[in-house]
Amino acid sequence: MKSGPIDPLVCPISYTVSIVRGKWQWVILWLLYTEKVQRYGELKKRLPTISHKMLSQQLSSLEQEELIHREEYPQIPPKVEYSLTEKGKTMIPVLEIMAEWGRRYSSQA
Amino acid sequence: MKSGPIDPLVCPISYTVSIVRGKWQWVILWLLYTEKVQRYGELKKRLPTISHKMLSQQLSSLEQEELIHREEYPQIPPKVEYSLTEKGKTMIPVLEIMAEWGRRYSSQA
DNA sequence: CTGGATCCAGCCAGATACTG
DNA sequence: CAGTATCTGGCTGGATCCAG
Repeated sequence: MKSGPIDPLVCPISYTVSIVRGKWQWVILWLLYTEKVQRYGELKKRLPTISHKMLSQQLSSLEQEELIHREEYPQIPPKVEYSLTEKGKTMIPVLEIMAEWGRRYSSQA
Repeated sequence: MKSGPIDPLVCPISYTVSIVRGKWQWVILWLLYTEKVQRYGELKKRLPTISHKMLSQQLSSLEQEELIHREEYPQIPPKVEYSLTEKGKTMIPVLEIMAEWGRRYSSQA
């Protein structure tokens, strides 16, 4: 899952899935899209089955891809807010259509 | 990556990514969409970096989800053709928009 | 040609403990 | 609260061999 895209000309999708890796990153993007801004703990609460470490890693990865923005407030106790970047917002049409598919076909499973 | 979706109401995307798992399955769906019908060997040739085992597994998984159809011709040497099912074709809008994102942003990377 | 079965190294995710 | 560090068991994917 970590090697680069195949051949963007043959398969432009391979680039997309090399930027957003795995199910968690899609889910996190969706939450930041629908909730606008979320603190670390809020995300964790909405994802009961994700481990602490996983969430950190995926957030960090998304931040490196510049899809999400991390705003840290230097205070005690710490407070960190995550939100979509402008680049991240370009993913919204993708998120929407994936969600639409999910809504439509999860019911007739 | 294998546990079920979170909560479809909170996150309908989680269902979608629980059906299509990992980068390879997206790539394979894309190839079957653009090429209509592909033999096992053709897919393998188009995916130089996928291993034999991986390709088999992913195809099998997609078949179980009823997203692709496996047509076996009982002859020597064997011939097997893969194509999208009707359910698989419902994924086309998703594939298209993911591909569009890839085309647009892979160039300015 | 299209797979399945097996072996095995390497990665990965979970648990736990620690920090600012 | 929001992470990071470490350890470890288990899973995964690659390579190889076998079969119809």
